[in-house]
Amino acid sequence: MGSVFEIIAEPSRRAILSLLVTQQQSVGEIERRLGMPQPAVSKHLRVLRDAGFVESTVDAQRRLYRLKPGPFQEMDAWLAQFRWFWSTHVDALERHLDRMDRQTTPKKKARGKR
Amino acid sequence: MGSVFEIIAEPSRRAILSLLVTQQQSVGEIERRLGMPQPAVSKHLRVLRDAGFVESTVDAQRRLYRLKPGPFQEMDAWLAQFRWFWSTHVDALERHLDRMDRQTTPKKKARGKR
DNA sequence: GTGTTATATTCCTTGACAAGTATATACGCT
DNA sequence: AGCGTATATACTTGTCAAGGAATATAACAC
Repeated sequence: MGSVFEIIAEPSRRAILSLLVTQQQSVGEIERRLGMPQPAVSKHLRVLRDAGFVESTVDAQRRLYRLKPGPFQEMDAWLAQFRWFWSTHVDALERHLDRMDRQTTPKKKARGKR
Repeated sequence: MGSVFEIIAEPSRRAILSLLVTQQQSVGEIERRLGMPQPAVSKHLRVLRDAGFVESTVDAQRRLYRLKPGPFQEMDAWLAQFRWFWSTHVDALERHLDRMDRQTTPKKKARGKR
């Protein structure tokens, strides 16, 4: 739980963050939209809040969560050191990703075991 | 070891990637520069290679590792969905972070107007 | 007050993975 | 051939975090 990278290593947490990108959501909404048990949502939100990814405000019994920009900028800053490198390889990379897309077909189904 | 995000959750692996950003390095060089045991380096490099972060060429008994752009671009693509958000909040964010900095750890002062 | 909804927390279990040690493979040299 | 170097691969062990079930806390309605 140290770095921002360990935080977003969790697929469920990335899903929550992607949900919040459009607008703030209550815990119940996240639970319903992602189809995951409520304690799991609360626990992930706790981690995300402690890491500064989200903040919450109280609305009656609900709590509304929204994004905070800090950690995203931090990740972007780390990625920046590699940006010059991959930008010189874009054309070759495009062909590469094109092939990857054809073989993988990512949709549902979580992975975990090997 | 599914997603690229799980790969870079490891601090040692991020350190290796940062080392390789300037130029290709042998395993021994990485071992020496990061001061970590050789099996650890080899195992991390194995993970990074399987995930497409690096590739290697043989040079006598040495193996030279260098970066590959694919996974970095993939991470950047995921981050992109949040970029609009933090870029619109930069000004407000700066004031916010400025206050946060005053309460917590003094890092840098952006003494501007007002 | 009691009951109901919304969210958070605790406890426990299980699996994954990094670290360490030892060993294996591969190459070059003499 | 044998020896040293360079890197990779088992194998074991400890740790840590995600998942699940139950319970706790809080705010609302009656």
